[in-house]
Amino acid sequence: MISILLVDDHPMLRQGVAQLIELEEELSVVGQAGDGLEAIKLAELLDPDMILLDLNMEGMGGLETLAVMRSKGITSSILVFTVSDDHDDVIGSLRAGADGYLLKDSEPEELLAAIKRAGQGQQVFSPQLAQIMAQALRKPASQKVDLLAQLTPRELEILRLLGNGRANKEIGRQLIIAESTVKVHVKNLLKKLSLRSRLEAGLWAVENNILSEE
Amino acid sequence: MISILLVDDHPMLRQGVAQLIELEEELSVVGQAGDGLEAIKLAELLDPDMILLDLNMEGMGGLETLAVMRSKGITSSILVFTVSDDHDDVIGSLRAGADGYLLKDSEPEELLAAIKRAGQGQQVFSPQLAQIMAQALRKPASQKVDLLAQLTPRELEILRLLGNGRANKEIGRQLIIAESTVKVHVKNLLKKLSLRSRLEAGLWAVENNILSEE
DNA sequence: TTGAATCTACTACTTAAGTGGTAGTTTCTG
DNA sequence: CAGAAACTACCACTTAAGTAGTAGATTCAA
Repeated sequence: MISILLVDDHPMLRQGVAQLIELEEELSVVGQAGDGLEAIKLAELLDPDMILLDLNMEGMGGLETLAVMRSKGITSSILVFTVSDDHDDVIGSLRAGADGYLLKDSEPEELLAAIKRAGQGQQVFSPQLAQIMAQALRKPASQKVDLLAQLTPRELEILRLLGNGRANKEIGRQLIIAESTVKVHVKNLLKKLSLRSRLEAGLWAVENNILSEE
Repeated sequence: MISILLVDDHPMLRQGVAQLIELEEELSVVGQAGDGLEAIKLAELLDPDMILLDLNMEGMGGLETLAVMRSKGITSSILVFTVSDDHDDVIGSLRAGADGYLLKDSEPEELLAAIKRAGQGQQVFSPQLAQIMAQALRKPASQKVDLLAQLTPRELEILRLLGNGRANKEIGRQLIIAESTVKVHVKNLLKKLSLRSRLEAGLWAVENNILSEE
């Protein structure tokens, strides 16, 4: 008997999955959580064999939840179950300690089969993810993270403003520094990111969601 | 008894919702579809009282599906049931003839209540959408469309290239026109869109998905 | 305390962008 | 055919952006 904790902020989907799982004799849902904090609490309390975790949650995101769980020593098998086939989500999940990654548009049979396989200690992945993972193996680290890490806090701040379309003078006013100083930061940031203009920088910022990260 | 057609490309979620609905005596799921074409076929065949329609579908999108249904004379009450609270999706759905708009993170009870109310001919909306709708009433038409329509084909083409981060000289090379001509187009396009720089223009292009359209 | 990193600011340029005006060529429409 | 709209191109500027180098002030870790 495999005990399962469901974590997803859509009550509807939790219900569908739970009912699906309960149809199987060797599987049982022992708890449900609608957000990250609740999930962590229940995981510690129930110590389930498996945790089905959605990534797109309000408040604490799924990736963070996953990382916290592992840091707290939770050893349950954790399967990420989400709609996102985004590269960073897939790779991030694996690095954070996920044992599998399933897409929500899988067929119900696939989900059940995956859970059973994971219950035997195997890693399971939706077949659609094969190419994403293969690609990631070629360049071991996400270049985005590496590049971002090279930026100083000030440069990052200015990069965000570029992503909002700001001119040097405006940035200077906003940060209360001279326009000449802004130019220095822009120049350095362009070099670090191998970009050729503030236009490219602004677009880069948007594409890499620098803006929403606070 | 209200007959319902479920349209969603996630079999899992369809199952959850279907089971939820079947718990109610006066509601019954008479069909399920995983994409737009199938949905239209079933809608014509079954003529259900109500259609629960997801917007984010592969192939033909939900909005398009909705529009086609209405153009085919399908009079079923159509409730959009989706994760997106995007302004354009909400407004677009209403214009296309939706009778309601529910967010997927609603509680199960809310969904059932909404279906019943809609079954009595009322329009139903998730409370979270109130502000979006209020805002839309102030500016009746989506400004994006209007603004875009003012651009000449050449300007639109150059706007796309700005969205790719290109410099004037590069654009000139690519389109085989002089840089001075590119400047003219950029100038005119900035004025038409009320923007102040190519940076703002590039970001605008991305935000309004000018890039992917063709 | 010394060195490294960061933030600040300036000068002095060079290059790119943006503005305003003029004007020739198509192309399409009334 | 006349007029409008689009596309092209250039000149002459002004302003913004980007580059290079120097340098003082903090801060933080070895």
